Amino acid sequence: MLSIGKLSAATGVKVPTIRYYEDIGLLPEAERSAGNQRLYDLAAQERLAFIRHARELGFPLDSIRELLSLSDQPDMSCAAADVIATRQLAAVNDRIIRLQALQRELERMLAQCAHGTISDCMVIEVLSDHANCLHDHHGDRRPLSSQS
Amino acid sequence: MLSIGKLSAATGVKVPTIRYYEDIGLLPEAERSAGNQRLYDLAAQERLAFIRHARELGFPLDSIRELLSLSDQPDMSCAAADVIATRQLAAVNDRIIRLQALQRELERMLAQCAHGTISDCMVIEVLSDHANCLHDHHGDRRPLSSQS
DNA sequence: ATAGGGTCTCTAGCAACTAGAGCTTCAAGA
DNA sequence: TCTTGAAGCTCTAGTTGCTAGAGACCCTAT
Repeated sequence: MLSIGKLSAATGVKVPTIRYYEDIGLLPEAERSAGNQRLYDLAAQERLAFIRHARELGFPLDSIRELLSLSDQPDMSCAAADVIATRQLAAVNDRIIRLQALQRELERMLAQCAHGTISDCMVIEVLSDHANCLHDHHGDRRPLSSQS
Repeated sequence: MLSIGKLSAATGVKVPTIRYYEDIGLLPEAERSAGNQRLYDLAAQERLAFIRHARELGFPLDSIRELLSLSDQPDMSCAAADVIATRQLAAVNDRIIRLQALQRELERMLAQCAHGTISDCMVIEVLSDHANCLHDHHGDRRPLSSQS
């Protein structure tokens, strides 16, 4: 049985994050030692490694929750898992496309800058005046936050 | 003078977001009408458009704060603005690289899936067992959250 | 005069953690 | 065996950039 610190070292997931995962029900409540400290077995370690790996692939915790419940049912069709992974791939692709547009815009902005004073700086200029921008905002009504 | 609703319509920034920007000091406190409603002039509208545009290019609010204070000093060198934009470009490039790695990994995972049952599903398998993964985690000690 | 929209403040919530306070437990050395 | 320092515990609050809701107020048009 591992302490939470050993489990953290073994999986690369930080201690408070492990407790957080337990709080939100992604990990089952851990057994406790006589002194009320959490103890983990191999199954818990594998489950946490699964979570970590999925997080590294960018899956949101809700998708991971679904994947975990699927992995508990080995005889089911894996179509549902495919759907989740495909959805994640689409999200990743979409973010790449949008980031590449930003990349081009930022590069253009920097390339145009004559390194003079603020008053004729293209960086400030492009940000100030939308006409200087190739970026299409007017068909763009997504929440801004989702692009990061 | 514009009401907050008109300003919102003019800039594409939602009303609560405008109030939020005022709260955190990104916009100055607005003038008020006799009935305590916010009123905006053209300068405010331009400042907000600047903010919106920079957000669309992915700049964090703290960078925007710096850029705004720079844009108030037209005679300064624009080197500082360049630094901020370059930093942002680097952040965008970095995210693209990492997302492309995820993209490849997800594609490979899906391509390998034989569409059978969960027990032999490569999606679950890759997530469960790190050995099945091309993804390099062991040099990777960034916080997981920053990859999204 | 009144109905409806827009606006006000304030609080709470989202994802996915992270940091800190103040306490207890455990393991290793003297 | 005692002690000390690391590691663990719970709980709250903070992060980023907003968004949603409650309940009250204002403003314009009919």
